[in-house]
Amino acid sequence: MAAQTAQGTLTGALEDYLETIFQLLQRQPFARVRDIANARSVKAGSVSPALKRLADLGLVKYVQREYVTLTDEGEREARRVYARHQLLIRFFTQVLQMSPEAAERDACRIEHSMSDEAMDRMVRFFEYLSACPNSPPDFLERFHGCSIVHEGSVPCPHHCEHDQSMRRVGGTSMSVYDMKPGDSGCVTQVNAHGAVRQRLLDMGILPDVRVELERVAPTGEPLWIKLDGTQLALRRQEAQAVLINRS
Amino acid sequence: MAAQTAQGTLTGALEDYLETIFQLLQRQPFARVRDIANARSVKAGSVSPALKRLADLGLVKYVQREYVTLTDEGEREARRVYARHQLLIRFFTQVLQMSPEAAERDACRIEHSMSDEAMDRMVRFFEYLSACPNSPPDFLERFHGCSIVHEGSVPCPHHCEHDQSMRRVGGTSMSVYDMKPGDSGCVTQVNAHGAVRQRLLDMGILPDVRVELERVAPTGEPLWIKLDGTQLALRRQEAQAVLINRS
DNA sequence: AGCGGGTGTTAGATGGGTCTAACAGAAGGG
DNA sequence: CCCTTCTGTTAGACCCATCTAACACCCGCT
Repeated sequence: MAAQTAQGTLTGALEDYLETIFQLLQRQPFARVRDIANARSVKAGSVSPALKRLADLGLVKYVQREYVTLTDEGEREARRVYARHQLLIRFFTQVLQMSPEAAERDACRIEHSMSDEAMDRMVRFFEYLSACPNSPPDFLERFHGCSIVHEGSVPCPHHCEHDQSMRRVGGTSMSVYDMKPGDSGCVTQVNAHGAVRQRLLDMGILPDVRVELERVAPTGEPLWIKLDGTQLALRRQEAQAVLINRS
Repeated sequence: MAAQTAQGTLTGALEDYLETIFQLLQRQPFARVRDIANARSVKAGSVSPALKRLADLGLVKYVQREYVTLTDEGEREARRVYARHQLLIRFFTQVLQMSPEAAERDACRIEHSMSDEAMDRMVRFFEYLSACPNSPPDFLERFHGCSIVHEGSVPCPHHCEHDQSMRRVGGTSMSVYDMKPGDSGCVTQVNAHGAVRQRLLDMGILPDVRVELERVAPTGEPLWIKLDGTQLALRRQEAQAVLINRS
C-alpha cells in the first residue's frame, strides 16, 4: 500500500496541512502559502518548511514561490483525514447534538488520532440507524426529544430547576444523598446542569459506575463516597444530583 | 477555578503522566519513576524532567529520588482525564463494539482532545440508553445483533461472501454500479469488508453522502463519480459495494 | 527605470518531548 | 568494608512545530 508508507511518518500537523490544502483545492486550481497560513491560523514562515517536508514525503507537488498541489498519494491521505473529519462532525452534531463550533473543534483534533477500526464501527452505527430493519425508527428523534438531552447546551444561568423534575424520569429515583453509609449502587444519571454536572463528570461519576457511600460528615454536608476503589468527597448539592440504582 | 489554571498549560503528554500516576496510586502508596516509565513505555530519563514540570505547575508532590504523589489539584486533573478515558472506552467497546485493544489505544489518544461539551453529551447518550423511558429497549442489543455490525471485526480472509447477502437488507438496494451516468443518490451502506471497505471510507464514501455517477469507462471498469464536488474513480468491486438510495 | 507592496523564503530562537549515555546514591552480598 | 546492582538524575542531542525578523522576488505603477 502506498498510503502505508506515509501512515506512520505522517504527524498530526502535517495531516492538517494536507487537509487544508485539499479543502483549498476544491475551490481553487492551486493553493498558495498565504491561503494555507490563513486557513490554519499559522504564520507563513511555518508553512514553507512544512510544505518541504510534505514534498519530501511525496505528498504534495510544491514548486517554490509558485504553487502547491497534492500528489495522488497526498490526495488519498487528505481524503482519509477529511473523511474522518466529516464523520466526526456528523456524529457530534447529528447524534450527540453538540454545537457546530464545538463539533468542529473536537473533530479537528480527534481526526488525527482515530483508528481505522473506530472509523469502521462508527460508520456501521450510521448504517444501522438508517438502513437496518432492526433499527428502532426515530431513534435519534426520540433521543433528542428526551428531557435528558433536550435542554439547551448552554447551562441556564439562573440555576433554574424547572427541568430537574422533568429529568427525574423514574419518579422513584434515589440519589447518593439518600443513601445510608455502607449502601452502594450504580449511577444512572447525573442530574445537574453546567458547572456542577461538569465537576461530577470530571470526578469520574459516570453512568453505570458503582459508588458506595462511606460516611457522612456530622453536619450532613460533605459525603464521602468510594468510587473505583478511591475516595471522593461530595457536597450536598452534588450528592443530590447523582441518581443511582440501589443494589 | 483552580483547574482552570492548568487547563491551558497542560499538554497531552503531561496529562498522560498525571493519569498514569493516578492509576499507580490506586495500587501503591506512591509512584516511582520506574513504574511511570514502564507504564508509559518511556525511558526513565524522560520522566524526571516531566515530573519537574508537573511539580512546577503544582500538580504533583515530587521529592527527588524519593516518591511522587498527586496534589489535590493534580488528582482533580488526573481524574478528569481518566473519566474521559473510561467514558471513551465504554463507548468504543459497549456501543461501537470495538476490540478492547483498539478501544484502549483510541481512548488514550482521544482523551486529551475531548471537549467538556463532548464529554457532557456522550454521557447523556448513556443516560438516555439506560434511564429514559423514551429509549427503545435493547437498542444496543438490536444494534449489535444486526448483520451490519455482527460480523467479526477481523475481515474474513477468504473473501467469503456469505454475509454480503445478509447485509443487503433492503433486498432492492441499488449500488453505484447500477447507476446510469447522470444519476445521483445518497449512500446508505458500504457493503464490503476489510480493505475494500476501508478504502471506500477513506475516500469519503460515508452514509448519507451524495454521489453522482459522472461516466463509466468503455470497459465498464473504472467508474468516475462526483462526491462533494470532487471527482473520484472507483473500481467495479468498489462501485458494487456502495449501496445508495436513488434520488 | 526604479520603487513599493504583496508574497515567499530563510535563519535563528523557543519549547515540548523524547532518546542515550554518563553519572550519583542506596542497599545488599560477598 | 567494598563492590555490584538497582534506581534516578543530568547533560547533550535530535526532531517537530511554531514564532519573528530579515531578506528575496515579482508585479505593477509612476
